[in-house]
Amino acid sequence: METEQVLARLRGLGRRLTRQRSLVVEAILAGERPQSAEGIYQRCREKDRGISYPTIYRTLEMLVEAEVVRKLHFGGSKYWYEAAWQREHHHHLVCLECGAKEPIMVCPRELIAREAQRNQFKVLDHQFEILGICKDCQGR
Amino acid sequence: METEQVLARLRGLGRRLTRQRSLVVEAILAGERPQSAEGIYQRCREKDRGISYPTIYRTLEMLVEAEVVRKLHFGGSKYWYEAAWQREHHHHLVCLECGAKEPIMVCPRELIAREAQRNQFKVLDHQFEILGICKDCQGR
DNA sequence: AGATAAATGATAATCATTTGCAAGAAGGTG
DNA sequence: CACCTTCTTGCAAATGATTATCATTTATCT
Ligand SMILES: [Mn+2]
Ligand SMILES: [Mn+2]
Ligand SMILES: [Zn+2]
Ligand SMILES: [Zn+2]
Repeated sequence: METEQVLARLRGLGRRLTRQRSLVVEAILAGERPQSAEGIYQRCREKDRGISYPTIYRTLEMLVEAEVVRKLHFGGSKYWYEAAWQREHHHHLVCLECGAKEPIMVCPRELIAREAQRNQFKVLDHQFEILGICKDCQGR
Repeated sequence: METEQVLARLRGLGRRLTRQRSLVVEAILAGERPQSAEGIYQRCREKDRGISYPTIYRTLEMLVEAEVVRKLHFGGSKYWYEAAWQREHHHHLVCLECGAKEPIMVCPRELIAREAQRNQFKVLDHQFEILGICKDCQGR
């Protein structure tokens, strides 16, 4: 969860350490909630005016492969990224009004395991997100 | 579930009946599994060489609003569409190798209800899809 | 049939993401 | 440290999926 650890891990995978990569890692670790590529780009740009979108995307993809980052989507047209190490495996309550993404720790894992077994399906991943209106947005 | 019923329903909602709309409805009802916009476009084009993508998308959106079609996504960059009336509410086992989308009837609905209550969250929708390798693709 | 409003197709636009490539920087080597 | 190789970067352009614009066509109502 520390930036240094992540960078060391990348180094271990044979990747070079660059200013840009450090910035992306910092941005990801700094955010408590899933962030869009644009959000990460903006955060990084505060420290390095010249950082580019291709670098953001390439680095995020690399971090996903290194299992440092999880890539999510909630039904819109874009992907969201969050640190995979901040907390344990979880899902979200996604508010369609304000966009809030509240983590929830429950997961239908037994259900998944049972269904996979029934179908001799090898599970690699799963999507589970609850969409609706958050408490705050319900009061108009 | 019959094309006629769906068209009557659209008529009831004040929509006009067109050749193109019939084709899209037929294409949706003909497919057993979720289809991409492109797939539906291809199917329709076999009957009407001149049908266009904008019409496909507009019609699908209309059918989603009429609750005749469900719009899904499985982690890729595109949406998938399937008839909402063919069978009861369900989810899928999605093979990342061959793209197969096998329906499964289980749904973590109690879990969703419980979690929503705990957070005073108003549920409007949910995503639940299991991703992995299907039985067939496991044997190489 | 004629009027009216809705629907269509061609085309261009949009949005998020990816690619190609020349120039720049990291990290090993002597 | 200087040098070399290879990896990374930024820019510009490309891509893929979907949506918008708008002139033309068509369904439906009278
Ligand atoms: Mn989260
Ligand atoms: Mn289905
Ligand atoms: Zn909200
Ligand atoms: Zn398969």
